[in-house]
Amino acid sequence: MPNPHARSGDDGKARRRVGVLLPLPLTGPYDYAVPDDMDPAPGSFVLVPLGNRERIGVVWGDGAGDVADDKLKDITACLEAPPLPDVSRAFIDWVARYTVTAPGAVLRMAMSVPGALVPPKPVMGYELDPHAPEVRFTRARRRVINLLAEGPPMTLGDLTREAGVGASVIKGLASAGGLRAVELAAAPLVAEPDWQRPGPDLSPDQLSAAAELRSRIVDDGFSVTLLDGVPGSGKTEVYFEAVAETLAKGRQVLVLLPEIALTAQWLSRFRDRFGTAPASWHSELGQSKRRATWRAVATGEARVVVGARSALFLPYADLGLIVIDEEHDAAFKQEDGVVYNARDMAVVRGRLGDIPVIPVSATPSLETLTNARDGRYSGLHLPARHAGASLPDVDVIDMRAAGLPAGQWISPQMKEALRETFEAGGQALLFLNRRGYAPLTLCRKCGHRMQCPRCTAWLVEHRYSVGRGWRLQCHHCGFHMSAPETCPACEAEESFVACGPGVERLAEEVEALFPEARRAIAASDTLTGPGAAEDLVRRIEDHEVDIIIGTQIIAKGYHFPLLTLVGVVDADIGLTGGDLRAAERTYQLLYQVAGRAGRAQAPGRVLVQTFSPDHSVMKALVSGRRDDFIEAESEARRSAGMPPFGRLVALILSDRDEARVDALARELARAIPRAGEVQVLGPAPAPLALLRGRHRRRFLVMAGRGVKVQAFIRQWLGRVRVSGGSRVTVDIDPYSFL
DNA sequence: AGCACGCCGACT
DNA sequence: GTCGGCGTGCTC
Repeated sequence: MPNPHARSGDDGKARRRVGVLLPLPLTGPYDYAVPDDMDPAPGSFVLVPLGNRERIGVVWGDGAGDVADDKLKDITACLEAPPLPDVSRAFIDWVARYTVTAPGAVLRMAMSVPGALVPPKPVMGYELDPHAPEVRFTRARRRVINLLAEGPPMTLGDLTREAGVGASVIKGLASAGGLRAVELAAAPLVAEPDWQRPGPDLSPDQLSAAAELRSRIVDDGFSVTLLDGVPGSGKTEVYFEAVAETLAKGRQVLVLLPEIALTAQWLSRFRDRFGTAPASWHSELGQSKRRATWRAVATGEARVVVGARSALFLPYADLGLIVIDEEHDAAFKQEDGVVYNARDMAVVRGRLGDIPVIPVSATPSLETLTNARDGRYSGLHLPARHAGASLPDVDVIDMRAAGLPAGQWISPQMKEALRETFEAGGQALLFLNRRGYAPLTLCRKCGHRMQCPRCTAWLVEHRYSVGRGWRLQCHHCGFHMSAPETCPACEAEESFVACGPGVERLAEEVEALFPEARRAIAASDTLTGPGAAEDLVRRIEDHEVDIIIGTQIIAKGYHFPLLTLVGVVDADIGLTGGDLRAAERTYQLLYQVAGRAGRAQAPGRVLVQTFSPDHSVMKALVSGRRDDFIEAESEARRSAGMPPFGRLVALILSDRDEARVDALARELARAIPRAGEVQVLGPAPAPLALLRGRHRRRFLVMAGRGVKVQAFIRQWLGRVRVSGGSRVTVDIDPYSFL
C-alpha cells in the first residue's frame, strides 16, 4: 500500500524523525517525520495521523528509527500550547516503568482534557466605536450606548440582560456602525494568592515546625518532611507557611487531598490565609473549568492547585512544592486503569523535580513512618492540640458483656453517654462505617441470601437514600433492584429479614431512643450533589443537628466545635478479612474519628464498642500510645517479610468466561520465571472472585525489598499471550487486597 | 483506545 | 443470497 504521506527519499536524505507519544496504551512512542517548515521541540504537543484519524500526541524525543521510511507519516501540525516540561515527561516515563503500564496510558492521565490543547476561543464583546457615523437613536439603542459609555466592553449576553433589549438591537446598532466587536480579555481562572498576608497566630510548636518547613523551601532541592501531628494540632496552618514561602519564590504548589468533597472547610481556611481560593482539580470538575485549569497550570498562572490524586499529572510549568495531606489515606491509591499510589508517586515527582515534598497526617502510614525512622524522610512532630484543647478520653465498651437483643446496636453505656451529651447541649457523632440500612437481606423461611448477580457480594438494603426509596444495591457495581415481594428461591411471601446495621438502620434506633434529638445521616449516598456536604457542615456548625450518624465520609478533616461525644458503634468492621493493612487502617480510621471529639474548649469523650477489647488496635486507642501499636505492627510485618519490609505485587486476571480465566491462570502458572528472592503465590480466586460480571483470579508476588519486581513481572508477562476477553492487571504495592 | 478486517447466524 | 454480530490485530 503506497503511503500518500511518504516521500520516497528522492534526494537520498533521510527525513528528520521524532518519537511522538500518543495518549493510547501503545508500547511506546511512534516515529513521525518532521516537515521542513516545522521544528517541534521535545514536549511539544503535535497533531499526527494515526490509522485513518488524527490524534494529539507529545514529541517525546528522537525517533527510534526502527520503522521503515515508507510507513513514516508527517506530523500534521504543532499546537499552540506550552510544551510538556522535561520533568513531566520524565515523570510519566518513570510511572509507566514502575507500574508496568504503557507510557501512553500514563500520558493519557496528563492530557485527558478535551479541548485544552487548542487555544480557548476568544470571548467577543462590544464597545462604542469612537469613529461612529451618525446613527439613529432609539430608546433601546440609547440604553445600550449609555451602558457602554460608562463601563468596559460587554458580551452580547450581558448587554441584552443589562440594557433590557433584544439581541437584534445590539446587532443592528453594530451593523449601523455605532458599536464594534472587540476581543475581551479572558477572566483569570483564579486570583493570585497573597502570600504576604499575615498568617494566624501560631503556637510555639507550630512556629518551629513552620520555620523548619520554610527552611526546606529556602534550601531548595528534593526533601521529604513528614508533618506528623495529632488532630487539632494545626498542621494545615503550619504547611500553609511552606506554601507561602514557595509562592514567595514564584513557584507553584500542589496540595493533594484524598477526597475533594471534604474541602469546603479546607478551602475556607486557605481563603483566610491567602485571601483567595486556589485552583482545584477533581473528577466533578466541569468541562470548561477543567480546560481552563489545565491551561492555567501549564502556563503557571495557577499558583496553587488543590486536588485529588490525578492532579499529580497536571503539566506544572514550575512546581516548587507538593503537600500530601492525610497521606495515609487509602483514597490515594488508584485501583482502575493505571494502578498507582499518588502518595508514593508524589515523592517520585518531588525527586524528579528536585523539590520538597511534605506528607501530612495525624496517623501516618507505616511506610512513611518507616521511611522517617530510617532517615530517608525527616520528621516534624506537633504534639499538642492548638489553643489548649485536650485530646479526648477513649473508653472501650465490651460488647460481649452488653448482651444486646437482636436488632439493637447501641449499648446502655453508649445510650447514657448520648443522653448526658444532649442534656449538656453538646453534639454527638455515632460512627458506623456501613452505608445503607442493612448489609445483608435473607429469607427467614429458606435462608436464601440476596446476592449481586454480577459480584461476589451481598446486596445492601437501602431505605432512605436520596430519592430512591426502598431497594437493594450492590456496593461494588451499579446493580440495584427494588426489594422483591417474594423470595426468589422459595417464593415465600414477606419473608425477608434485614441482618446487621447500616447507618440508616442505626438512625432508626436513635430515633426510638431519643425521639426529640435532631438527626442527620452522613454517608456518600445521602450527601449527593455539590453543596450537600457543605450544607450539612453548616447545619452542624449552626447546631441545627444534635446527632450525626455517619460513615467515614464525616470522619476526616472536619472540625465541629460543639461535638463532644464520638461513639464508634462497631469498631471491629474492617479487622476481619485477612487484609495486610486491616489493623493499621482500622487504627487510623478510629483515631481520626476520635479526633472529631472535643476540639474546642469543651473536653471530648470517645466510646468504642467492640467485641475484641484486647485487640492491639483498641488497646492503643485507649492508652493513646500510638508508638506501641506502630512498633507491634511494624514487627509483625518485618517478620512476615511484608511491606514496607518486603515487596508485594498482585496480578489480577479477569474474564467474563470462568473457564477462560482459569486457563489463563494455568498458563501463567507454567510461565513463572525462576528468580531468587521472589516467591509467587497462586493462582487463587481473587478476594472478589466475581466483580462486575468478570471472574477474577489472583497471583501474589512476594519479594525482598531490593528486588526489581517490575523486571520480573515484565519477563513473566512477556512469555504469555493474553487474548480474547481476558485482562491482566498489575498492581505494584497493592494497597487493598480486595 | 478506536477502527477495520474477517468469519458465522437471521433477514429481505 | 446479503446484513451484521463482535473476536483479533494494527496504528509510526
